Amino acid sequence: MLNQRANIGRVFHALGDPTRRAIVEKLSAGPVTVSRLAKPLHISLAAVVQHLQLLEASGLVRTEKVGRVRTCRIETRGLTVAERWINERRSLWERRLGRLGELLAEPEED
Amino acid sequence: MLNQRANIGRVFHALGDPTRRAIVEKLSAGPVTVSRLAKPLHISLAAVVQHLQLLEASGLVRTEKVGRVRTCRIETRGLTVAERWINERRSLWERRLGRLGELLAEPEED
DNA sequence: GCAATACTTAAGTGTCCACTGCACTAACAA
DNA sequence: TTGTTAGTGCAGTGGACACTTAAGTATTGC
Repeated sequence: MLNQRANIGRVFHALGDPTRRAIVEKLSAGPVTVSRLAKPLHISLAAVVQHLQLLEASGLVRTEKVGRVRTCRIETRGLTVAERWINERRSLWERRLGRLGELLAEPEED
Repeated sequence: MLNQRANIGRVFHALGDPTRRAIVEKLSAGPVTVSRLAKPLHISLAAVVQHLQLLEASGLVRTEKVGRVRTCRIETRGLTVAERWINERRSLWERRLGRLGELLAEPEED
């Protein structure tokens, strides 16, 4: 609940990168360890770790370390933040269309 | 309908920038001209135009020029692309939780 | 203990990208 | 026709960012 607004930028920025989207897509099928995540992506393990830090900071991924193995899974909180922002924009826009009728829409006047 | 997948990256990248989000937020209240959009953002008009080109390419904004004035409005297609991607990830993840039970979830094994 | 595994951290590098200034065109106004 | 408004196109710049290499730590297996 706290400062989701501040996170919207981080969430969208995180999802803007194809490698990070691939990570989220992979994780939506189930939890995966860091090195297993890295295998199909053709970048260094260090790069994957950096992406994961960003994904974790934005609330899209949660990780847990047991022994020397870190396991990653999806965190729906980040997805929810993004979804909510989108729905707010859409509903404001559609409410306006309802009020005026699409064909009559005029630019705003100050 | 065609190649929405190719656009996901552009949509999320577009929404990752705070200035572009501010533009979309403004437009969700109704259509606005380019120079009127630029006024509250403290950047040059040229920069705003560049953002608009990107937003239009990603399907988040539609613009129309009449005389010398270009009017911008929200295009829901881009929002829909983003929303759909998010919902797909979430539903895959939640379906998995349903199958296994959250506490039992194990990392994948090849 | 020794080696292998699974990350982790830091520093460096090249590229992309947001922004600027400036020169330009097109439309409207006086 | 002269000036003003509204936007456009482009080269350049500084900073952010994805990625690398390399050196380090902690855990596990033999």
